[in-house]
Amino acid sequence: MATGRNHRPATSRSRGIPEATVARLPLYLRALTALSERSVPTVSSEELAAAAGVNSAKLRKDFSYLGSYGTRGVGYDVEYLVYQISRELGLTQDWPVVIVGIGNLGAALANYGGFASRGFRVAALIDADPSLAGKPVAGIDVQHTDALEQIIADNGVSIGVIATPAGSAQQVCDRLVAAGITSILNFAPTVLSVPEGVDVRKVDLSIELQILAFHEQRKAGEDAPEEEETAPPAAPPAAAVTKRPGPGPDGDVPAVMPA
Amino acid sequence: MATGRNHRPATSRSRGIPEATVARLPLYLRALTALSERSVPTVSSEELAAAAGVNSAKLRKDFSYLGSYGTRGVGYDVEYLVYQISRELGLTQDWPVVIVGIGNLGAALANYGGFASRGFRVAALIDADPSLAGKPVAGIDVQHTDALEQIIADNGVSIGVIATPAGSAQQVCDRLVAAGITSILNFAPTVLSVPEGVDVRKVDLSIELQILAFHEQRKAGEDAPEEEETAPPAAPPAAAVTKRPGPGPDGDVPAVMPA
DNA sequence: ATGCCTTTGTGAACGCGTGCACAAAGATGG
DNA sequence: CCATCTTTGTGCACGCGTTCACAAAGGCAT
Repeated sequence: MATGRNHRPATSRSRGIPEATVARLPLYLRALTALSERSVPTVSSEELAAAAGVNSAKLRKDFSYLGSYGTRGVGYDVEYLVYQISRELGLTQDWPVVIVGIGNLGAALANYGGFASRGFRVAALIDADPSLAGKPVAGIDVQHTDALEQIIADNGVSIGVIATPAGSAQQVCDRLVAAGITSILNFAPTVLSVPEGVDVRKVDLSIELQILAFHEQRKAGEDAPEEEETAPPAAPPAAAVTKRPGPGPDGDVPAVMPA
Repeated sequence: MATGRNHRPATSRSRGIPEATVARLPLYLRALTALSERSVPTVSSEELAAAAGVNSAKLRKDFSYLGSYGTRGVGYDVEYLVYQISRELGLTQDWPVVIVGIGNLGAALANYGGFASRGFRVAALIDADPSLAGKPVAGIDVQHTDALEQIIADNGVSIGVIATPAGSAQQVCDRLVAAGITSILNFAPTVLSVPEGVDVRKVDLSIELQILAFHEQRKAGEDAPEEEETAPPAAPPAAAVTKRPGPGPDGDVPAVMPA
């Protein structure tokens, strides 16, 4: 960055791109793609930042990790930048993906149009329910879990998506890892334990909603003066209390589908 | 992942609980709920941290923001902690939620069992497609977008979920906000612009996969020596180049459903 | 050429989040 | 009642990420 020009990531590529930056690259890529389709030749960091919903200084710094792809006084070449980011993210190659758990969510994912456009290809849909086997979802026949290992090996799949109930997530995860999967996108509301070298990213609707509720409550609490919740139930930190099943909660094992 | 918005120093309650901590509370709550069902009376920070997949010191510090709810030498009372966290997150009250866009994803969300258990109640399912109106999804009749404002007003809804295609997301968002919604969970792959005071959290499958691909590529790049991508297409930062539609990408407006 | 104007690239300061390490608090056993 | 052992609560330091602010770079007009 400082002196070194010729920023060609020839050797040990993409070494040291901050995680936070990596997480934003897809955002930039999306905005750039939109510009590209509108045949916009160049954009300034200011414009692009606005489109991506971030600070312009942050965007420039992010790009600086990739190299000097801008032109001072002008901005960035849209097409060129689209390619550079795509390459950096590894989207210039084909990524076969398997989706395990074809419930409501799994089906939604299978139908998701944003896959192919980004280099991701649904190699297989897998479910433990035998009655689903053979039935087409999004144009692809669902296969039984038994074939999981074979499918992964045959297609050289390295990315797996888990959309099963929480109860079977870890089990599925273990099989995926044993079969050679090294990246997992987990939609089940569970903490997955994986061996070193395997990446796991988690998407949890319930958590997102709870975070929103927190802020929502705070907003309400600002306007309204003071208001005590329901009944301050349980006991404060007392000694050992046997415990009772209590107002039977849910257990976080949604009968249908995690999200 | 999602993005927190609109920060507010808010002098009032919730003595400045760090955003990072708030994001982890649901995680702790889930682990605690599981323990509660197994009738475990107390847990140490070490055990709970392991169950939630975080560092024990971090967990203790998180809890310290809520107050001193633990007992030295013993640990935390599970039931009591469940209540405290629930209250802090605002889950002791009822949160009516509307889901807009009942495609594959919207239906999956409607069927999600983790809603009710956390104080969230699906007040209505809304879609712009007239042919869907009246049809039941997850036991709730889908209603037409026309009734959106009325529904929100009647039910006092403050949280909205957008599961529409990217193209109509902003429009839906505007109507939700105008109708009084102050928290939005957005599944559409678009940056929503909202007035101050409205929180937006985003869930984007495409982005998560791209981040996985990045790391996956890096892993592969470490083992394998050197390998050049396809053709270094476009031109480097040249002068003004008219531009051509190029290899028609996708445009990020998934025909079916965002995820 | 020369000077002006725009926009990048980045040094530096700042703030938040993380994790260590330990003293204080409390339980437990003698 | 005292000693010992366990586990919390937190002061502190460190590193990452964000943001500001500006010099350098390049285009463009004259």
